[in-house]
Amino acid sequence: MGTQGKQRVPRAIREQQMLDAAVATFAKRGYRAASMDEIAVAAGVSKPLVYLYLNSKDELFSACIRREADALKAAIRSAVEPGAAADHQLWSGLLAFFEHTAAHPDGWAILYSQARTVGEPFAEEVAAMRAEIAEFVRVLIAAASADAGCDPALADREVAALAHALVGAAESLAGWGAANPARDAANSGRENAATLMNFAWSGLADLMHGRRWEPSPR
Amino acid sequence: MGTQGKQRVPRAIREQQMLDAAVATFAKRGYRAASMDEIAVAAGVSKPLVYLYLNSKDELFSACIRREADALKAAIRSAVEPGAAADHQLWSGLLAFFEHTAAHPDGWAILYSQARTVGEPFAEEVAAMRAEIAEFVRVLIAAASADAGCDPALADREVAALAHALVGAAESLAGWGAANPARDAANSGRENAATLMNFAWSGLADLMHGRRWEPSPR
Amino acid sequence: MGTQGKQRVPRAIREQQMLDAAVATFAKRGYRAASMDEIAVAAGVSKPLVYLYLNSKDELFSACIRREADALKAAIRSAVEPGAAADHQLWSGLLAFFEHTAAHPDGWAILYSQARTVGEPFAEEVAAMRAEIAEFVRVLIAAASADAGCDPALADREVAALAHALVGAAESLAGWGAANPARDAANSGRENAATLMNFAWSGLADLMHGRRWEPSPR
Amino acid sequence: MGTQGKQRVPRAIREQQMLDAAVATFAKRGYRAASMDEIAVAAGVSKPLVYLYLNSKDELFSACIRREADALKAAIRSAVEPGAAADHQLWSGLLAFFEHTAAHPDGWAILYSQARTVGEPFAEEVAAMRAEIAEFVRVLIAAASADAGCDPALADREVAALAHALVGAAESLAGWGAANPARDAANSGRENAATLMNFAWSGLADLMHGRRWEPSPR
DNA sequence: GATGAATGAGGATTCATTCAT
DNA sequence: AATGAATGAATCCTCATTCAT
Repeated sequence: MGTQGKQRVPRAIREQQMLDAAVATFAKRGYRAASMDEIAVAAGVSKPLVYLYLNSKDELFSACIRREADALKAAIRSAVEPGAAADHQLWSGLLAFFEHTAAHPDGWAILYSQARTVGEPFAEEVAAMRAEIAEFVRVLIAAASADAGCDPALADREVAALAHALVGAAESLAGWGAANPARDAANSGRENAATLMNFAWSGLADLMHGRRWEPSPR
Repeated sequence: MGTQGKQRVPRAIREQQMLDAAVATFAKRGYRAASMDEIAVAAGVSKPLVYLYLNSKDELFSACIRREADALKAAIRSAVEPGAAADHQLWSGLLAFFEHTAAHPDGWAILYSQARTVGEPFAEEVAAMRAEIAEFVRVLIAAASADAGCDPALADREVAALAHALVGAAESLAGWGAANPARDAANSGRENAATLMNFAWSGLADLMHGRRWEPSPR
Repeated sequence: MGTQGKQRVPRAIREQQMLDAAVATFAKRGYRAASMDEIAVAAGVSKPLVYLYLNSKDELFSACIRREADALKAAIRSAVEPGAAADHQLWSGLLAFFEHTAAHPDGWAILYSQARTVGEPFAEEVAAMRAEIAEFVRVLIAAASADAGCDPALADREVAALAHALVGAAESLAGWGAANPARDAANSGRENAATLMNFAWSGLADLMHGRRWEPSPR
Repeated sequence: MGTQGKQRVPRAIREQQMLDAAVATFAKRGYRAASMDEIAVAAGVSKPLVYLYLNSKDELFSACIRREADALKAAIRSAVEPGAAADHQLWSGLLAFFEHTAAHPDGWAILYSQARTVGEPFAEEVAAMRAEIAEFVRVLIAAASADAGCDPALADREVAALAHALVGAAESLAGWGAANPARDAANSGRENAATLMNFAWSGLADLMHGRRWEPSPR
């Protein structure tokens, strides 16, 4: 016996192993700097097998993005209770976001840092995911805004901008949290979510009630 | 006579031309995909001259980052009035940030997207710049917080987190603004700054006064 | 039940299917550019089976050449009536040649275009076939020449050269006929054979009777 | 001093050296089997330089074909005296053809054997050259046919077929001559030309005068 | 100050071929 | 009789970098 030698492993499993290795490698090195050689070694297979199953570096990266984006979206989606109050939904979504990204830093690195810089086909895939998330937030804000029956209704454009600002804040916080871990690491997702929620929700509430900060109070 | 032929140009100017070309190329293609050939052509000089002046691809990129980071920091610094009220300082800083990044999209792309993904030496340079900006914001928040004599003083860690959230929100908004320009493009920096200021400042005010959103209001 | 699934097919038949697929693929792509993968797919079997039956790409190609060369030689041989007059034999041979090559363009492409370019082992196999055909023609010419009791007997070397010229003319005509089909496609073999026979036979007759074209009639 | 070390050679000359090496290598191995490595070594330069000057294997091969085809056409063209009698023109053309191909066997191998088998872009370039030569022959035959005021004028299609047959005969003879050199090698071009001219011209003359060989003289 | 000529090193991709079942 | 799984060895091509002028 002995596990060494050519392991015969079914394709579906091998593909996942390859994707795991690829995600880790792309996250560490970046798309261009990662070599197929390195990925194959990390996956414990020969390069031709990677090509046989995943066709090309482009398609491999694409598959990574799709897998990680789907996982992130699924994590958020399954955490949010559709019927709940807007603030509660936002809270659950943020929490899920922070916890998932903290648990899958490589996947997050690919989506956040790498995919945007590589160029057209990939950037678009990630932009689509981001847009989906921002849209989800936008709807929540709009709903809350309607609930509040706020007087000078928020302009559509401003709501969209806020949604994007919020997503950016969350992304930045996720990155910062990863680089500067809290003492209580396990709880850091909750902590980030709370910080952001506190920060954002009351800001939003004020906006909805027409309380605005004025540029030159002199 | 004749403009064609090898132009004799003083070194200082040639270096700036090269940096211009390099920034544009790195922004469009990314660090790895940009080739020294392409940069030399874009700069209108031969490759050996690029090496003579800037030594290597790494140093060239490094010089780009430094130049663009310095320019951004200078823009913010010169916009902020040291003695002014915290909210006014924040407003001026945000405004300068949005206007500078909108005016120099390639420089911004390098700092925001490219430099982080390349790896150690560069990521650190950018991280340092980001930290500097976040620190500036942090100090403002802390000052405002002190001014407000807020009761349950904000924890240092929370203030830092907020600063990073704010920077991330600004960055995201800058990117979104670039991709979805307002009708009145010239004014988009001001608009973004206002959106973010409205959003953030009242959120901060609430936090400082101990008004918090509670996770499970049931 | 069910036609799908692994067909159990006797070896002899499978081998012919593989050769069919290989001939078509080699003809379309050339020896080097044709991949064993493509051939296996075209044959409707898995690659290991191709190797099991035909051992290697080289042997597979070799088998193709042999099969096609044998078929062509057999077609010519069976068309020619041994005892007949020399001109009649030549006519029948040409006719058979044009008809067979028109009916089996892939086989002809392998013999004519591909095999010669690949290098030693194969080129020789085809050269041998060509030599066999040229020899057949040479004997006919020599016989006719003897019949005619021609005075300044044709030199051996000249007869051999003529035979090769004739074979080349036939090959070229076959290629041209394939590329520029006559209106009456079915009859194109006969037409080509007639053109060449007209052209060649009277030229030969003149030669045999010592009527020669003189280089510088001034 | 010493010639070793990186020779600095002007581009125009290096390109010719590379083409020489490429023609020799493609002729020996075939397009696919020839490796850029081998060509670079044969040219005495590094691979990147070959790419710098000639861009890709395809373009390199293309350049080889063009150079060799142009040389062959030029040799024939400059040998033929435009105003001369048709038979004399044909004779001069054939002679030039045989002498040029004998003197440049590698070039001839590329045009005759290799280029046709590689596929579309190249095959067409060679087909164009062949068509040009065949057309030249066709015009001569047509002219001779008109001169002879031949009664049942030769059909256009038949003239074209004859031209192609003649070209094929010449090609085949060139190949045979190369493989079976005459005792007097220097004279072998002249010999081949004479053989073919004898063979073809009287055959043509008979055709033009309506003397045909009839398929079934029983 | 400026460049044409040149290369070592490495990366994506493909292919003929084998093994275990 | 037949195949899914796997790989060693090339091959094309690109790029950062240097030298000689």
